[in-house]
This record gives sequence, structure tokens and C-alpha cells, in this order.
Amino acid sequence: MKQSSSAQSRSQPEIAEVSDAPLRQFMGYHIKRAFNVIQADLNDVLKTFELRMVSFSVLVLIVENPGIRQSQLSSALAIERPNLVVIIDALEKRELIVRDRLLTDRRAYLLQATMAGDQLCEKALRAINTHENKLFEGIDAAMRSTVVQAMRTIEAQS
Amino acid sequence: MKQSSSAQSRSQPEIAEVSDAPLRQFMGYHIKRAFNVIQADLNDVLKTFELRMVSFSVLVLIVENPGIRQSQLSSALAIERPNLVVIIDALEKRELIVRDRLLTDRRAYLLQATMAGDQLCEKALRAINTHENKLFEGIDAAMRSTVVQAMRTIEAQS
DNA sequence: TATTGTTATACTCTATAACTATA
DNA sequence: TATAGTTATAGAGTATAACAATA
Repeated sequence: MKQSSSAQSRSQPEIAEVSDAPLRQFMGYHIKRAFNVIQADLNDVLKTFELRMVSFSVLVLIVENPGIRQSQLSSALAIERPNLVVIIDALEKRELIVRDRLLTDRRAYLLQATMAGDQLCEKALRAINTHENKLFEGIDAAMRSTVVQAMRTIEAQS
Repeated sequence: MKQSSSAQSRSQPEIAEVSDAPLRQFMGYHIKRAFNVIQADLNDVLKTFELRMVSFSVLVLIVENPGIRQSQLSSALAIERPNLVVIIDALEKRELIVRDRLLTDRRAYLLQATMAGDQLCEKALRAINTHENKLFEGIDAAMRSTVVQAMRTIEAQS
């Protein structure tokens, strides 16, 4: 034991191995630790495409939902409208998406991906898929399915 | 179909329901969505104790590992040393922890919880436990165990 | 009056470089 | 020379208020 290795007037126990046991009782803690790893891996992959987690999600939703409005994106991804503006601006500047005025409501914009945006999105989706398969290779299909089911249950609690 | 509801010169399909289907193929996306809910709930509980996720984790590790150094805390929780300083300062100011000079290495501090810190920690742990049970009540023991196992597998990949 | 997108701004969280005191 | 803790600062990420244009 390291505890008795130094002979001071007062005992000053030094910690050899840090224990996080009290936090391990919480499923939320395990999920956070795991998500940190996933996020690091994801950001690594996305860096290749000059995208971040948020801008990638935005691009995907625009590709998947052609004609989506910024306000819809905002609520779907829980991003505040003002923060979405700079993300959209960047994607537009890179010519991955276009803003079209909605003719029936001139306040709104319809967002659509360009061909370049479509292609980048597809490439990114494939790359992430590859990385997830690698990251989750120790987790079999049944477990993955259970995890997804559990996550959906939690998500529905909000 | 909403798509044909407006008759403009160019078709401007409006999205009625936003689909995030391409993201749902990723376990990481499900985990993120679920974690958002968990984090919101956790922060809500911790607000009662004037703690945040990080300061709570720090307090728990100090209670669990009496005599831990800031550098050990830093690497255990992946917090940069400079950022840890302000967290420790705040906990010390609230007299939840104390900093003691390590007699054998006067560069370092040993961190220990006070009685008040101990008690606050215990109360917070119990409160979080209660909230987690509520949040995860739709998930049975077998599923929870599977989730934890999967999260540990992912965490080990880093 | 309410909504869409925007601007400006502030606040939190995290990251980096450089310092001090000790080893 | 290297390490523990600190300071200052910069950069993300996120949140809020107020505005113009439009409904």
C-alpha cells in the first residue's frame, strides 16, 4: 500500500489508482464516457470533410428533407435559430446547399442540397458507417439492437 | 402529400414531417439523443445542490479518493488542468473540500472533502439515483446490464 | 399580433501558452 | 530539465434580446 510509504507527522495518503466507482453505478456516466469516445472518433472522420457534428447533421437533414426550412431544422436538431444561421451560411458558401425563397411565404427559405452537397453527404455517411462498424465490432447485433431500443426509450422520456 | 398543395411556377415541396432516418442508422446518434435527455435531467437535479455535471464529478472523486491530486483528477475526468483550478476554487470557497500541501512534494496539493462536502455528495448521489430510476423505468435490469456492457466496450476502444 | 430569419452580444465550456515554485 | 498548479487568454458552442420583413 502506498498509504504508509511516507512517514510524515500527519498521515497523507496518496492515491495510487483513482476510483470512479460511485459514478459507475449510473448508466448515464457509462453513456457519457462511451459517447466521448464516439464523438472523438466522429469528429476525426468529419474533419476529412471539413464538417463538424452539427454541420454534418444539418447537411444530412437538408439532403434527406429537400425544401426544409431553417426553423424546421432548428427544432429538429435543437439548435437555436441564430446559431443555425452561421452554419447554413458556411454550407452555402461552400456551395453544398442553396437557399431559395419560398414563394408562398416570403419570410422563409427552402433549403436544398446541391449535387456537391449530396455527394459529400453520401461520402461522409459511408465513412462514418465504416468507422462505427470498427468502433462497435465487439458488440454483436443483438446487443446493438438492445442499446438502440434502450436509447429510444430514454429519448422518449423528454 | 403536402408536396402538391401549392401551385407555384416551380414546385416548392414543403416538408411536413422532418426525417432524420439517415442518422438513425448510427448507434452514436441514438446515444447522443438519449444522452441529451439524461444530461438535461441530471443538470436539473444538480441545480438543487448548486453543482454542475463537472463540479459534481470532481466532488465525487475527491470524496471517493481522499488525498487525490489535481493532476490525477485532471486525467481521470479528462479536464484540462487550468479548467480544473476554477472548479476546485469554487468547491473550496463553498467549504466542500480543502486543499492541503503534500509534505513530501510541496508542488502538489492533496484534496479532501469536508464533512459538508461529504454530506452534499451523498445527498446528490441519492437524488441522482432516484432520478435515474425514474428516467430508466422502462428499461429492465437485463437491458441496463447490456447497455452498460456495450458502453464499457466502446469506452475501452479509446 | 405572430413568425422567419438575422444581427449583436453574452455566457459557458474547453484548449493553449507561459509563468512560479518546487523537484 | 521536468512536474504541479496557476494565470491569462483565446476559441468553440450555446443562449437571449431586439430588429426587419412578411404573414
